[in-house]
Amino acid sequence: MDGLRYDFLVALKELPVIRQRGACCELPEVDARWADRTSDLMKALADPTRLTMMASLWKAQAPICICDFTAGMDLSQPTISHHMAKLKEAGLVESDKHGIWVYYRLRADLPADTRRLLAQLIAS
Amino acid sequence: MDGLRYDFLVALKELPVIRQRGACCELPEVDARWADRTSDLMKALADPTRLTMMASLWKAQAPICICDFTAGMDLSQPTISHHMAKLKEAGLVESDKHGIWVYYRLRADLPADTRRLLAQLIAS
DNA sequence: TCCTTCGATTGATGGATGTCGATGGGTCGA
DNA sequence: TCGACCCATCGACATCCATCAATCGAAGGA
Repeated sequence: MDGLRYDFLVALKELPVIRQRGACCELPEVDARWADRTSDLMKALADPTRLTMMASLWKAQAPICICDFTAGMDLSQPTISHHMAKLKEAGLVESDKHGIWVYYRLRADLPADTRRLLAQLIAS
Repeated sequence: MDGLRYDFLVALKELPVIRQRGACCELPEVDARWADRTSDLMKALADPTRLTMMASLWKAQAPICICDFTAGMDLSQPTISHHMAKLKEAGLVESDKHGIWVYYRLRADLPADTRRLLAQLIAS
């Protein structure tokens, strides 16, 4: 769906011609569960730190030790841990412990649409 | 980028073999401005009400009077107005006043990648 | 067996956010 | 001109959230 096509379609649509006070029109149907689920995903990504983590994991195509995030980002260790926990809770990443280190990676069974969304987001 | 390909690539990557205490590895480069800009967009979409509004405008392919949102959603009029103002501030929608009514629509000059993102989001 | 390091958890705090009632400006019909 | 309605803004409030210091359990080296 490109800009031209959208503008063209909108231009064809008329505004409601006769609008009476207090009388309103119907809205397109939007599934409430879709909105809740999707907003949860957006919330998980609505932070620069978490976005950077996701982009790093995406680009690395490999597990990353969380100690590298702790060392490389300008935030305290609890804060880094907190953000990664949020990504995990959102179902975006999973972790493995190797000795005293914990490696995070994108979840292998990430839904296809979520994966497409991340590709879109990170490629731009 | 589908799931199989990703898993295949990850399986090929080794974990850092010799990991010394206190010594960490490099992270992939992630542009900080990208992270800030993108997280702002995610914040704008990180609410069920605003997502529903965006999906309605997307599906309608036409301007919608805000009175329809006020009538159709279970929230007070100031709250509806507040959410739409956030979408406007995020550069996602624009408005026109016709008499006493205000019509909102997706911004005509929405960036192509933002438009693709919305298509992805709303189609799923 | 200690001591150090890693990472998660807890508790506290300041700031952002969603919500609503009240108010005000703008528009139009009577 | 006045009243009714639409919508934005303001003020207030409760909740959520990002952040850090302190602490704790786990793992491994000395």
